[in-house]
Amino acid sequence: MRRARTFEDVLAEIERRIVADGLTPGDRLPGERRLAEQLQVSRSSVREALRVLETLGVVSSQAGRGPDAGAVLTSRPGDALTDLLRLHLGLSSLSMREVVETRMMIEQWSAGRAAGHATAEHLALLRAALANMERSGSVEEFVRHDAGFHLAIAEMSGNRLQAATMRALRAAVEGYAVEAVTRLGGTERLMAEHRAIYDAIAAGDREAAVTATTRHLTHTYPEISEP
Amino acid sequence: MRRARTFEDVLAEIERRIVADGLTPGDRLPGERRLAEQLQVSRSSVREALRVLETLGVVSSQAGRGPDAGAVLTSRPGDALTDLLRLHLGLSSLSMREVVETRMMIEQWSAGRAAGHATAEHLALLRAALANMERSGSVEEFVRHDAGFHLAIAEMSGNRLQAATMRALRAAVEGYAVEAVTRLGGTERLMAEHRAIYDAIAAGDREAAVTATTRHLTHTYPEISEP
DNA sequence: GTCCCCATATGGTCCGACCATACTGTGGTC
DNA sequence: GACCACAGTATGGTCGGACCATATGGGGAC
Repeated sequence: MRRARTFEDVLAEIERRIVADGLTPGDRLPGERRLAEQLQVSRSSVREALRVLETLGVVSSQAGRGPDAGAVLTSRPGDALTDLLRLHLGLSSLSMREVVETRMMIEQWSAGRAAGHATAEHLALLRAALANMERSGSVEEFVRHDAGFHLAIAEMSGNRLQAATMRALRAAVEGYAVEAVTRLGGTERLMAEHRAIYDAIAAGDREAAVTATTRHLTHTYPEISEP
Repeated sequence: MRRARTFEDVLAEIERRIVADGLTPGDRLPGERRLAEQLQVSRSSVREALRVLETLGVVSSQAGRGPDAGAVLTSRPGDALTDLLRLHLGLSSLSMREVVETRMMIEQWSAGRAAGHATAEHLALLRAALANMERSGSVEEFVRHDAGFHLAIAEMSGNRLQAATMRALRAAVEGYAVEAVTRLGGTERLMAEHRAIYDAIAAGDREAAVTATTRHLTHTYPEISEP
């Protein structure tokens, strides 16, 4: 058993305060010098702890003075997930197959949920994304709006964890997606598949939404399709 | 647009080296002092960058001398995910509902995959977990072995990202699970549900595995069941 | 050959200084 | 009185150096 490092104590104390004081995004933490004094540790240790919290998307630091300065609590789990995936993919401790597979799982689930409780605003967002896709002048642009469509569905699911994960997964497979679309040639069939997903969600038909999503992704990433 | 901080440059450079040199878990990074000299920055900045990488489960630092000392590349995405969930739950920027819902999604998916390609060793692991659950003397012990059962299924899916996520989700709902089992009274029905999942996986019946998993989780967390 | 101890390389912590940034209050100007 | 320029100040960002803690490896004593 290793003795806890100083910055880990700081980390634990900050986490304790967050829970005990019921802090939420928008609230501010004391300044680095003040925290160091309160906890009787050096400013370096406080800074390392804050760096960890920043990495996890829990705080955001801003120099200067005023209401927005200092360490402010935030909620950016997506950034942390994005970094996590990118680094582990780079390290080859995760494969593209695992990432795409996970994306497919979330998409199917979200599509089903979205079909369950889509509002008029949600549907308008999806239609806008579809229109943008149609107007795209390049594969990169198409993929970007494609991502917007799928992300909107993930957000419609009402589950922020899934939406954040989806965002991170999309970012991780960005280049891979461009390549996949290029390989497919035209975008006509892709557009039709997206419209089928939209229609199913708009109709509130969960089963059809899941099926359409599965068909779309299996077509786009045939090499990932389950055995 | 904010200028990149020094430690972010260091981070980018280390990531670049990982990709360019094809480094994988087990490889070592130069020492902090040496990195600082190479990149012409202070040791503090190098340390902050390493702290970030450690948080993301990519490096592990060890003092002393010898082959295991220094910053070694690792692959612990699960630890990062666990911290991420715990902190965001504490911050109320994620709800228990979202976490449990996600867990259900992964469990269903894993069960289906596991039924597809279970080996004799995998099945033996599951049987051992079941036996441990039966022998448990307390709710806490039961939940621990219960976690082992579900985790084994996630690992059988052959997707490390899902397995790591599952581990983090379990850790996040640990206390919640104990409470849920206590509320249910006895563990007889739970045991029967687990056996049903095992039987379906052993028989290679994917549909039955998914159905049994859904029934089990819906029973255990009725408040989460989809509308 | 074995054992012990010290040199050494590594991370961990602290301190103090200074820079960069951005608000805040003050005082002058019109 | 309204406005503007500027100095003051609180905040994070970076640096350099010192010293401590830990763990290994090698050399000397036996």
